[in-house]
Amino acid sequence: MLIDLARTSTAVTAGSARLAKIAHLAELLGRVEPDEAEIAIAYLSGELPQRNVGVGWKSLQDPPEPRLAATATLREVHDRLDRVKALTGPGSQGARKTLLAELFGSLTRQEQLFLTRLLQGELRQGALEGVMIEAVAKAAGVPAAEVRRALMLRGWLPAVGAAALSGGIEALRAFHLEVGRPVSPMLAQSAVSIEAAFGKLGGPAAVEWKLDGVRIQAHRAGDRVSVFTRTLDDITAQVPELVEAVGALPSSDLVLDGEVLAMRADGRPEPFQVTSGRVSSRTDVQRAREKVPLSVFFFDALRADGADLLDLPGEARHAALARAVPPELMTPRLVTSDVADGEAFFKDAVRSGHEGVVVKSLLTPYAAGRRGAGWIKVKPRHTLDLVVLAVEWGSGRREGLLSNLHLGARDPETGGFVMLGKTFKGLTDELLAWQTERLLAIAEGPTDGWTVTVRPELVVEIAFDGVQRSSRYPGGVALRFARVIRYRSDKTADQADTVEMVRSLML
DNA sequence: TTCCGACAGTGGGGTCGCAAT
DNA sequence: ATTGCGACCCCACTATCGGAA
Repeated sequence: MLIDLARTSTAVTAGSARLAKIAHLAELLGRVEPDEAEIAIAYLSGELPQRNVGVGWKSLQDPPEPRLAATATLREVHDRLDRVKALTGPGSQGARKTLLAELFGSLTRQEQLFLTRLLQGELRQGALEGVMIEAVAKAAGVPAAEVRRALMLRGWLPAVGAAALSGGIEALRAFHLEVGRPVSPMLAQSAVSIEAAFGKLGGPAAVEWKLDGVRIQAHRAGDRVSVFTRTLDDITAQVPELVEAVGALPSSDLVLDGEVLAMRADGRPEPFQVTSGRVSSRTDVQRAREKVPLSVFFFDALRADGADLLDLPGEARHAALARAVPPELMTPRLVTSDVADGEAFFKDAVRSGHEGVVVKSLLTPYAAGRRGAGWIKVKPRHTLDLVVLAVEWGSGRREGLLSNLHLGARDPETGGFVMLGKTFKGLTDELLAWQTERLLAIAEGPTDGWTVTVRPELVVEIAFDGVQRSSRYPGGVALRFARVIRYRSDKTADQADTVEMVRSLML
């Protein structure tokens, strides 16, 4: 029953101890029907078996009156969401609304709350996939490492969890790398400098250009090529150049990891916005391709030479990649133990218009789906001193605190300020409390109950990765990945950086 | 007893496709 | 033609728990 999940979710939300959350989840998994295990695992880790159903915050605004008695089964809810997802074409939004109202009208208040959070992608129970892995292991009586390994190869915990619950450790060991089915890609940790990155790894390392495009995983089985994104979406039809490039390789049994991006004729990369737009284009790929051709650069191989390579050291995987792929399709790379060489390579990458580098251990295996310690990204960091123009009330654990800052640069021509974006990042609890008090003291002007306008007096030092063209902000520019470094109590607003300075960074 | 790896949470800008206006 | 919504591309950072050292 859905109510069982809602109750478990409430119990999981109630405390902060992870072991207690695991115990609650495992208890539920211990009594779920086998044919509903997949749904239960998905829901309680914040996922939908359908991945998405076209329902977001707006569609969930005013739910109908709840029922008093809980009657909905997991299967019923799942089937109704299938029907919601299937609705398309003219009039579908009205029909969708009706179906959703029917569904929510059949639920109790507790069930409504659970389903709303689930559909919004904000379960906020302090437990998602990472905790659910442990719960599955506990409920199935198998080591968590076995669940993780199967998940790495299958990429979808509900399927892995259901198998573990019904078939135990043997069922888990039956999962293997399947060409044509994506593996969660390995992610990188970050460091502030090449020196710090080398320090974390120790010994010689590979330094690779970090290209600012879209992460892809390319599979080839015989003549069949498939391409997947970081979240395992199939984008094969959107990247024909990549399909052709992989199809032309001598080997017909491959799983490759790389980055796709749009390059300019002069050999420099297009801004991320251009690559992103091209990769997202689905309606007229041929035309999009003519306007913005894509290039691909590989940096790892998960399968080649007729063998799975995940467990091999990075260096061995790279050697296999180099045997399978011509050099022009590989990410520029330098192996060194000399920090100065690494720094020079990093500078060269940035000078060539790229994001930075990833410093990689030569030893570690491919940590699929994890932020492995073996890969460390390093990017240059820009900073500006900007003025707080307004601030938004936070939600969740930031409820009651002023959180999201509206940032402005000085405009000497008008004597005013030009908004460049917002940020909520980099704030400690202490700083959140401080800025709430400080900003309320200088609140002035319109407020909509969500955004508090303040007198432009407070200067804050902001780090960011770069500037990008913006149609949202009046200055035509916005900051990318802005975060707070510190408040500049030593500076007044008329000493803040100007919008011209920001624009000059766009070149 | 202290340290640190892994997670979850809190949101940021931009783009596309689709349905409604 | 424009607007709003949902989905997904890129993502940084802090707090916390609990196992490792």
